[in-house]
Amino acid sequence: MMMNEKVLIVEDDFDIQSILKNYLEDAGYQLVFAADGVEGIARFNEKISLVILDIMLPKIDGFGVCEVIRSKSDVPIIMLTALADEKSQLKGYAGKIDDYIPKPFSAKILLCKMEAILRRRRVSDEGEELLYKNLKMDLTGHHVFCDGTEVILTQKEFELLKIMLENKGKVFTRQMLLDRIWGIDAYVEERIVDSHLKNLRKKLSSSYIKTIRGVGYRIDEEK
Amino acid sequence: MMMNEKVLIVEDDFDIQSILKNYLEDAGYQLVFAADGVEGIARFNEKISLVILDIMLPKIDGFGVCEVIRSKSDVPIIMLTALADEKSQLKGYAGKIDDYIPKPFSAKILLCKMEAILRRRRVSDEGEELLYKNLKMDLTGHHVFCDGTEVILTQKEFELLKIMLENKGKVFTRQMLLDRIWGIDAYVEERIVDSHLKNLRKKLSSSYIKTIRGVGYRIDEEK
DNA sequence: TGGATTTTTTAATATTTCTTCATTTTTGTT
DNA sequence: AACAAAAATGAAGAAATATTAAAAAATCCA
Repeated sequence: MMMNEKVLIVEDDFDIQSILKNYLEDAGYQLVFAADGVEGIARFNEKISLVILDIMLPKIDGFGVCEVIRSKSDVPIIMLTALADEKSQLKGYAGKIDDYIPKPFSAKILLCKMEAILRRRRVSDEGEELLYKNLKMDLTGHHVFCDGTEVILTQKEFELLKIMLENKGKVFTRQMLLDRIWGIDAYVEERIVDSHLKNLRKKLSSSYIKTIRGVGYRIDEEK
Repeated sequence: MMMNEKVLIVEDDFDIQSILKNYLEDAGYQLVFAADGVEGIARFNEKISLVILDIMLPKIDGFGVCEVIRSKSDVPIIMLTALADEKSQLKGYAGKIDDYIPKPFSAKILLCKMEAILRRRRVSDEGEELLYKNLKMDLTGHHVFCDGTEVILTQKEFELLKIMLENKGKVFTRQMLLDRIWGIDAYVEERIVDSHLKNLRKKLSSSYIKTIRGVGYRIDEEK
């Protein structure tokens, strides 16, 4: 329902583009790339729900792009700043950008910040609830109800269910789930996902979570 | 006659600070000063009963500060606006701020407006009570009753209970509670929350406050 | 100031959750 | 049907987190 968020990435460094592509696409985002300021402005539209903006850019720099986008939209903007960039420059933008991340940055931290910002935005929009068949997840209160009666989930179980419900119809490989829940630097067995999934299935006493043999897991879209 | 009301003044102009200091302290207010937006946000906490906010501020402008404070509190906010500030800008904040005063302003008028706002608030607070099962919180009188007999809570315990009762059903992480009660610049251990919570639970001799392991604490909605 | 109260820190203990691994079951292929 | 590969299961030890209690520090008040 809320997924398929489109993210505009304005960045000329191909390596960074590529890192973001791998990481953020795994996390379920749709990406739009622009390699310079002019392209960044051109590619921006109403469907973009978040912008990641490098400061050093060809043609028009990040601040310029920020100004233009801000003049027509309140979309969240995260700036990528090299150490060399003047902090003082950034200060003027305290109100205009939502966050900034100094390079070199960890993709995990970027993802965390993105999710925090998008979640905040979402919260103010609507009460955070995920509904699926006889299930109800109350994200604010951290409750899960199955046919109206509460089911107590552990943290991992909760996150597993949340991610899959937020992306119904999408297959998650074990590695993707590990990345998103345990973090990319976690050093654990892949099979641990199976283990938590087993417990989750048992607690929900349902077979909503399908196994895609050789690939991973999926919760089907509610037809 | 009323108790020491704390007023947070976010203003970088030293002259204005000094005028306010003289005038408002004489009127019996306790003042907390912040010279820029970041400091303003940091200094804000549950004990502040009114905020005076300049629009033009270093680091984060008054609107930004307003957003942040509003996101966690209904404290009255009065904006100080220079003539140059766009009136249109203010319009967007019609619901969010309680009043505004154009600069240059007379301290006397400011004081009048403050008292009016605080009086209004007090009236609506009058007899303000939070009820939950066998608990009664009298916010005006700072009393807590459990089955009719008073329980003496410390300040921290009181605020902890108040915030959680005002947001029944919502999980608070330790960090969220620290931010709201201690202020975001507090440098204390997260575990201090556990500690006060333990005492609170003991005094209330109840298990209303649920632990969400790995997340935080919550008081369930009265079904 | 000095004693009392509150707040914070610390550390030991208890509890829950996570992880691993060996075993069983299922699935897909020949 | 038999085999191999993948996934599910169950159980036990390891790790993380929460609860206590008690001591230290800070604050408040007379």
